Formats: sequence, C-alpha cells, structure tokens
Amino acid sequence: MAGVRLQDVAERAGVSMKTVSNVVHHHPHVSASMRERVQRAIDELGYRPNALGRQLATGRTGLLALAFADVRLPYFSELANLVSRIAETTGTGYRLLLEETEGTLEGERAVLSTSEAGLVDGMLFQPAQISAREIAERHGDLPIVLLGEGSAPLTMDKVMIDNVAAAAAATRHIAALGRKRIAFLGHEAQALSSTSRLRILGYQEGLEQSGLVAEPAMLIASDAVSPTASARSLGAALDSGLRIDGLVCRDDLAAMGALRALHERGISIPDDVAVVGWDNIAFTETTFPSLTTVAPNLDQLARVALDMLVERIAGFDGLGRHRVVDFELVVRESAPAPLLASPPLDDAEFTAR
Amino acid sequence: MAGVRLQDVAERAGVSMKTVSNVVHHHPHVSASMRERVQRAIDELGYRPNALGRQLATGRTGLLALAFADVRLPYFSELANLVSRIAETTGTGYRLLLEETEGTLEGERAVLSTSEAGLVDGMLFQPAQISAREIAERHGDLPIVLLGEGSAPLTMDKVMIDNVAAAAAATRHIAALGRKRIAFLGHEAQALSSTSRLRILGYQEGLEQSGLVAEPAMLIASDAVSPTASARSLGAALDSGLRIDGLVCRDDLAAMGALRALHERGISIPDDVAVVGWDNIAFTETTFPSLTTVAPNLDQLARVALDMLVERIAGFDGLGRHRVVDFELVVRESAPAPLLASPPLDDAEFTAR
DNA sequence: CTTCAAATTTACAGCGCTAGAAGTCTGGAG
DNA sequence: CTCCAGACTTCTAGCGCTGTAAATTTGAAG
Repeated sequence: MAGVRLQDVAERAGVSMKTVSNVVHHHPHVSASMRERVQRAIDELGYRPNALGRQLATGRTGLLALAFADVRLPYFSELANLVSRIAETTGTGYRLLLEETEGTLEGERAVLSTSEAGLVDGMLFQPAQISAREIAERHGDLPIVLLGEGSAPLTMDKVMIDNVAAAAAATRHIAALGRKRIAFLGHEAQALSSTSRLRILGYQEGLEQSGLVAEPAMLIASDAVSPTASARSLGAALDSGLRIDGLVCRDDLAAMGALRALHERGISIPDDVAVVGWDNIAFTETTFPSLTTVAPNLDQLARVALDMLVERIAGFDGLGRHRVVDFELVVRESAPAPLLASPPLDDAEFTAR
Repeated sequence: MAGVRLQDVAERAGVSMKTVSNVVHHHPHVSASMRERVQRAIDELGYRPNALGRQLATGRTGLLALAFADVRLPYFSELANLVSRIAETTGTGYRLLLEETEGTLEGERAVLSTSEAGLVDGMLFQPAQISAREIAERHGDLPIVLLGEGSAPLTMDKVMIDNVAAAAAATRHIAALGRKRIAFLGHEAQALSSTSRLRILGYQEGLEQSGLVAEPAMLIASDAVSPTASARSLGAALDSGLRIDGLVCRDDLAAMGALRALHERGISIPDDVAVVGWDNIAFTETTFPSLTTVAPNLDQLARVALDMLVERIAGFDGLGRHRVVDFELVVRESAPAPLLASPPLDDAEFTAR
C-alpha cells in the first residue's frame, strides 16, 4: 500500500508515467479507455501521489505560514480559523503552517529567517515588535502580506483597520452616554506597540471630539495582553483613588479583565462605568454584562490579505499595497446605545473605507 | 539571492556538492580550512538550503499535522500552543500544520484521507465522531497518535485523562459543599460524544458516592460547544422551573455560559449554585466569579503524545498504547473548598494514575 | 487506399539535495 | 624511498513527480 510510485502504476497499466500523471490530474487529452485502464491500476495498487515529489517538480508546496504572537489569544485563533477556511478554497487550496512568535523580537526574527527556503509558498505575518527595515531585509524572497498596524515597509503589502477612527468612535460612543471621566486600559507599560499607540491616539481624538480633555492619568497600562493583568492594573488604579465612569479598552481581553475588577469592587456596569472592548472575540457575547466592542471585519481582512498574497505568489511584484478594511462598533450591554436625545450617529462614523 | 543551489555554492568554492552538504550539516570529516572556504562561498552567495530537495531526498518533512475540531475553542488553541512549543524542541524540531475538522464526520474523514502522501511525518488527532474502525482503515501508513477519549482502535496509540474519575471528583467536590440538587450541563442533545458520555458517567458516579441520586431531568444538553448555547439551555431549564444548587459542566465554555445565565437571573454563585467547569482554560481565572475546574495536565498530555508519535515515526509498530495522564481539580471561587467540617479530600482523589 | 493534421501518448531531462561507494591525498612505518 | 591506513573529497545514483518536445496513433479528406 505504501511506497507505490507513479512508475509502479505506469508499469501495471502498461503506459508511461506521464499518462498516469495526466489521469491523476484530470488533464485533458486522455482517452476514456486509457483513463479507465490507468484508474484501475491506481485503485488496485492503492496509489497515492507523493506530495514531496510533486512539490519538488513544481516548486510549490501549497502551504502558507501564518505567523503571529500566540494562538491562545482569541483574536488570533479566530483569525487562524478564518484564514484556514478561506485559504482552503483559494487558489490551489492552501493549508496553514502555524508559526508563533510569542510577540518577541527574537520570535519575529526567527519566523522571517527560517534557514530553509521553499517550505511555504507565502506568509501572512502580524508583527508586533520588529521594524519595517528588518522585515524588508530579512524576508528574502518569500512573498509576505503583513497584518495589523505594525511597522511595514513601503515595499510590502499590508492589511489593517483604521485604528484611530475606530478608537475615536468607541470613545465618542461612551461620551454619548454622558460619561465625562473616560479612561483607557490595556496598553503596554514599556515599549508601546503601534497598535496601542494608534488606539490611544484615537481615544484622545474621540475625547476631544466630545468636548472632553485627555489626561495622562487616565491611561492605565497593563503588564500583558491578558484579562488577569488588566484586572490587576485597573484594580490598582481604582484602589488608589482613580474615579472613572467610562473605559475604552485596548482589546477584549483587557475589557474582560476590567469586568472582573469592577465586579469585585461592586461597581456596576454600565451604570457606574461603561466599558468598550476591541476585537469582538466570541466571548464578548456572553460575558456579564456582554461587551460593546470594536469589531474589525475579520472576514474581509482575511480575504483581502489572502488575495494579495496569492497575487504575490503568482509573481506580482509591484510596490506595497496598504489596504484598510472595515470595522463596526458592536453595541452590547457594557455600553448600550444612548437612550435617545442625541441624534443617532451616522453610519458613516462607524464604517471606514 | 533566491535560487542559489547547492551546486552553485560547490562551484564557487571549487568543491563537490557533498562537501558543501557536509559543511551545512556540520558533519565531521571536513577540515577546518575546507569548512571555512565553503562557508565563505555560502555567505557570499546567500545560500539557503531548499527544504523541498532535502525532504525528497530524506523522505522526511519535519511537519506534523495537528487535527482537531476548531482552533477557536480555547482548549484546542492552548493545546496547539503547547504542542507547537514542545514539538519545536523535540526530535528534529517539528513544525505544525493546522487541520480543523469542525468536529464533523466529513471533516474527520477528510483529515485522515488526504489524497497526498508524504506531506507530514505524523499526526496528532483528536477525533470526535469517526469510529475506531474507520480511523484504522483510513489512516494508511501515516503515524498517528490519538488524543482525547474518542473512539480508538486497539492498534493505535492514544492519550487521555480519566474522565470518569475526574467528573466524579468534580461532582463530589460540589456535594461536599452540601449541595443536593446538582445538575450536569453542556453535552450534545443528539449523538452524545464519547467525551460527554464518560463525563456524565463520572458525574453519576460522583453523585452516588456522595449519597445522591442521578436524575435524567438534571442533564441539560446544549446545542453547541459554546457559552452562548449553554447559557440558552440552562436559562430555559431554569425558567421552566428547574431548581438546582450545584452544576457540573462538560467544559469551561459551558460553565461560562452558565455564569451568564445565572447572573441574568440574579442567582448568586457559588452561594445559590456552585459551578465546576472543565479544561482549565485561561479565562477561568478571570471570570466573575472565577471558575473551579477540572484541569487536565496538558503539558504531560502533549509530551506523552509527542513522544509516542516520534517513536512511531522512528518505526515503532507495536500494538496501540493507551496512556492516561493526570488531572487535578483547580478550586476557585465558583465552587470553593468546603469550609471545614468534612475532612479535606485526599489528594489521591484528585489525581489519577 | 493514401496523406496529413489533430489527438494521444511516450521519452527524458531535470527540480535540489542526500548518502554510500569510490577515489585522492596525507603522513608515519618499514 | 615505497607502502598503507586513515582522513578527506568527489562520484554517482537516485528520492517521485512534472513539463517539454518528440513520437505515435487516429480519423477525415482526397
């Protein structure tokens, strides 16, 4: 059963290898009788084409690397699931190789400089630390599309959402509830990521658009991207006297941590503090209260990224294309829609190009 | 830069391909001067060995398939992260190919019958639907280790935890809090999975060991493995008059849904209802209240599974080995330790073989 | 019955690398 | 100064499949 080669089938059927290959690939120019004869030999021998031989001959592997910090973060696992499902039906049907960088510089370098070439046809990469220059220098000739708002060389493709606009929309949403003391939770204490930077920028913009003033004291950093770390940070801030009535979180994990910290202190959500998260991960639907959150259009993101990657693999080598995909603010219990009064926000405010 | 072959390096250095290959692999019998000369050529040409050629020549790819229902389920993403980290440092350093089955029979069949051979060296597979017989028939000659308590042929390796013992321990833990009406939440309404079956069995055993009686009405099925579905099911059961004071959940997602359903109805946890989850996913630490849960020793599971798989790949072909790994009950707020009175449970009760 | 173009099928040269056999070159022993 | 073991290198096959070009067959027209 194992180790049956194309040649074996060819001999059995009394034809050339190439004819067998044509049959296997449903190529045209194979007469029905021949096709049947070959197929019988294939079945009798239990032949299964060997991927390695094919790959070497064609130079393609049908594999894409998906590189990001950590699959355990729901945003990434949801992305992986989506990309995997879309990739399966895209092009020749790509499969995914999982590459975790742990969000560290070394991890990201490692992902870019695998000593072996040819293993994957292309890569989807969400960098967090590495600089644009290093990405450009290290990627060799591997087709790559970058995800997220990290640093990106002008020569490479990239897909992201408009973080500033989204953060501003989220912040305005809270302000529209009449909140005046709106804090931001969950950015890095050291080495602010570009993601956090943009979101904080948008937060400030949203405050100003709502006639409020940004204060450094309202920025609550967190040690890690995790509910635990965020709960600890917010808890400490509250315990040391910080008074807030609204909270924009860098991501849903931070928001979940916030729910915990607020509950523990008997602070009611959204009555005392309105909370908005970011990413619209599955859990936001069932937390208590459920989370209002910025929902990037992940499906669109994955499709656009894969399309561009497939084009690159096919040989496109123009300058980098930077695509912006939609987001929307999903309103749930933690920061409900403003009751009435203020006119409903225009849709356009929630949807960027 | 791209397309530099071993041969090019050999010519540049004025040596044979084999010598270059020896240098690349740090093989012995290469004089220092020769090594240096070759290395210079490699650096000058920016040579990177092509994985495909190597793979075809050695017959190994260094890839393992990791197949399970859906990466979005935290249990699986945590497993993937762990396996990926351990595999990286195991054997020759394996990398992971992600294969999602969606938990469907077709998905599982597809994973087992990829038409191409040779792509991966082995597979870690957590089946949910497919029968032992079909697994045995379809896997061809691909080395596989099965994960979880699904159906497994006697000829194949498998790693799991003692679900019955764990469910019994969880149930006794709740009973030890003095609860009498302990329900079970989260199994499939149709086509019970083996996982659910074993856990329900253990639940019944735990009840009986605590002098309680199992009642069919206390089994609350759920449409899907998700907090949303479980919240809906439990909510409906409560609304239609079901009275409970304890709840054993099939998994942490069901438990998270339960928290939501109970909160919505103003039922206090753990005062009114004590809840135990299963899997010890990261979120259990920060839900409100935090979740007491059955924690399989995932690290051990991953290591044992990888060890067996590596042995299979190396040629071992003895009968299937079924390994049972440890679990422990992690006690948190949703079902705290019994206050005093009843003697502390013996450790042995929480740790199986 | 030829004849020729179209339709099929075959031959064969790699894709890039590894591994075992075979060859070449040391330096010390005889 | 010759010979030989041991140390290093080179040779030479493939690994299994595909793509191109050439060879063969087929079928309709003449």
